[in-house]
Amino acid sequence: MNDATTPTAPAATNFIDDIIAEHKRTDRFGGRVHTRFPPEPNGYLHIGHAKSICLNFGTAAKYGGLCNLRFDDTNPTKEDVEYVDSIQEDVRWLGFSWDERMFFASDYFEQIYAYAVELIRKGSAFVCDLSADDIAAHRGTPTRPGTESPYRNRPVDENLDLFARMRAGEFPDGTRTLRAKIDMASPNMHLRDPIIYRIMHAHHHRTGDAWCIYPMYDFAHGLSDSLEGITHSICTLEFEVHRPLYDWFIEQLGVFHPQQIEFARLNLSYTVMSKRKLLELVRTGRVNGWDDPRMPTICGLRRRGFTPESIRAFADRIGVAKRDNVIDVGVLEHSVREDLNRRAARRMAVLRPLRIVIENFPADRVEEIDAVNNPEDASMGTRKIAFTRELLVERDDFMLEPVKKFHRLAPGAEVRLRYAYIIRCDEVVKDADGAVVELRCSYDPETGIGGAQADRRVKGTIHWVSATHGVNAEVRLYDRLFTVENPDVAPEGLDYTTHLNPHSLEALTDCRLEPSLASAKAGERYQFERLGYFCVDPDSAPGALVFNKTVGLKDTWQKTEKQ
RNA sequence: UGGGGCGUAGCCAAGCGGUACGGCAUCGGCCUUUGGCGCCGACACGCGGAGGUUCGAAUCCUCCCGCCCCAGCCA
Repeated sequence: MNDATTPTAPAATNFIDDIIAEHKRTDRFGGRVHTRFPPEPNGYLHIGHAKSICLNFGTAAKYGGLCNLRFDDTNPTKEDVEYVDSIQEDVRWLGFSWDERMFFASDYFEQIYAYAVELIRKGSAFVCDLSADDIAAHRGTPTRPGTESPYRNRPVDENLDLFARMRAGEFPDGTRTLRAKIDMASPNMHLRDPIIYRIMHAHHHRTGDAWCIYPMYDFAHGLSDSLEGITHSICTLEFEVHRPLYDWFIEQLGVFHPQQIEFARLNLSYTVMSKRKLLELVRTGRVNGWDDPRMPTICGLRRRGFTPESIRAFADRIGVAKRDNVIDVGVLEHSVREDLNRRAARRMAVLRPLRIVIENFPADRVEEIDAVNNPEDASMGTRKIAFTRELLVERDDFMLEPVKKFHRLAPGAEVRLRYAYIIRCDEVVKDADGAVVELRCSYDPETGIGGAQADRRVKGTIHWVSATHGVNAEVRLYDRLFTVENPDVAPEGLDYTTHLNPHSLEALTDCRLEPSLASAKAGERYQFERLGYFCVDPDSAPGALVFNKTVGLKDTWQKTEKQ
């Protein structure tokens, strides 16, 4: 089969594509597709946001449209520039570009205020003097209608005056609100005269002290989309019941009407995804910051060694639909392995060293051996590795009393040293406590690459590092942050934190790497043969290397061992 | 007991009246100087349940069951 006839996989489609196809058929938007990713800058982005980012930017790209980045910054008490910076960095890192289309809901405050005034003029909004508690009490319950505010029928002029004075700062926080006049008996709670403006004497990260009233998200969000000419306002399922409210505003104001489409947010097994909980993990020191490699944040995944490509592949793989879902974290892990397998250079590293001495190998001899950098990609070439009399191997690759099917080192057993010789363990040296401290071995000189017995087969091949040439490093191992698939399910009176995995981080400080890694730079990714994928942590420095384990290689041995 | 959504394999997810795509996981086998990668094969007589319409139903109709969301001056 040649390239011309190679079938290309059909682009994955989802229910949103169906909706867009219908819009094209009926010419609803003149063929335009314009989306946006609308985060609130009140926290760091996580893998759930990545799904949304890929969906929004991806959908626009698929139809030759555009995707804006817009910050929904309507609550100055929770937002910060730290977050607007990190969000931009993360979206860019994921590989998406909004060009010059970066906006803020706060850019539209004046316009949104004008919309509110217009609603008042139409008799569709009123200033309410009820306290927060009273408003809640008047709201009713899902099964019982609410009751109207005594201020609901204030004359338009009085509303106009009061609203202007709210803006002018005449009233303290919480004393008045502007409410839409809809229907206190609506079965949809969001239509029971929702608050659209509140008084907040707070400094805004962009507008400073220009405002002391701020629009509610429900009022600002849909109108911001409308102002930007967004055709498809993609959001998560919980906003489905808000849609009638957004549509109501748009109809009242007679402005451009985007189509809101709701999809199911991502849930990942063995972690939590709510910003509130992630913030809590950071603030209580359960993890070391937003970019802790155990966090499901974009910056955490980045520091952990994930590639943008792997995260995008993950997003494609999990699909988009409306049913609640919990994606097995194994799908994410598979996505990185798949990417790193073809891209990461191979190296040898010993995490828990066990010294072995090749007794029939001269102490002053150093053999330079060629090792393939990536068997998946010949263009990555080869490198030299030093074979010496004293080597370090993984403690796990030796068993004093080998179990069945253990194909590695054991007393009297033979094993292949990767790229080098077959050796036999002749003697086990123990310390006073009986702990194994060293292995005395012998090698078969004919079995090296190019040797007469090079093809001789033994059951196992293990990795190694020269004890005299290797460089030291710290390697941080990570396990899932929580011990259960769904940490939110906790016993009565306890919360998700009871499921925190006490062993989610293990720092190994006595690791030895092949010398070619001595100059490894932060962010570089490697496969440590037989172990997994690792990347250089920002904490790393020349002479004090620090690696993070991104993910282990698939380990069928571990599986058979458990059986 | 109100309203809005959703039920297809262990986890995702196609399917849009013509006899259940695909991925992850799992289980076999081949290959292998990474117990990696790759390759081959297995994996829903079944689509939440029960009726009905039809030559034919996961797809259409009826009823029932289950799960999620909504009572912030958060987003």
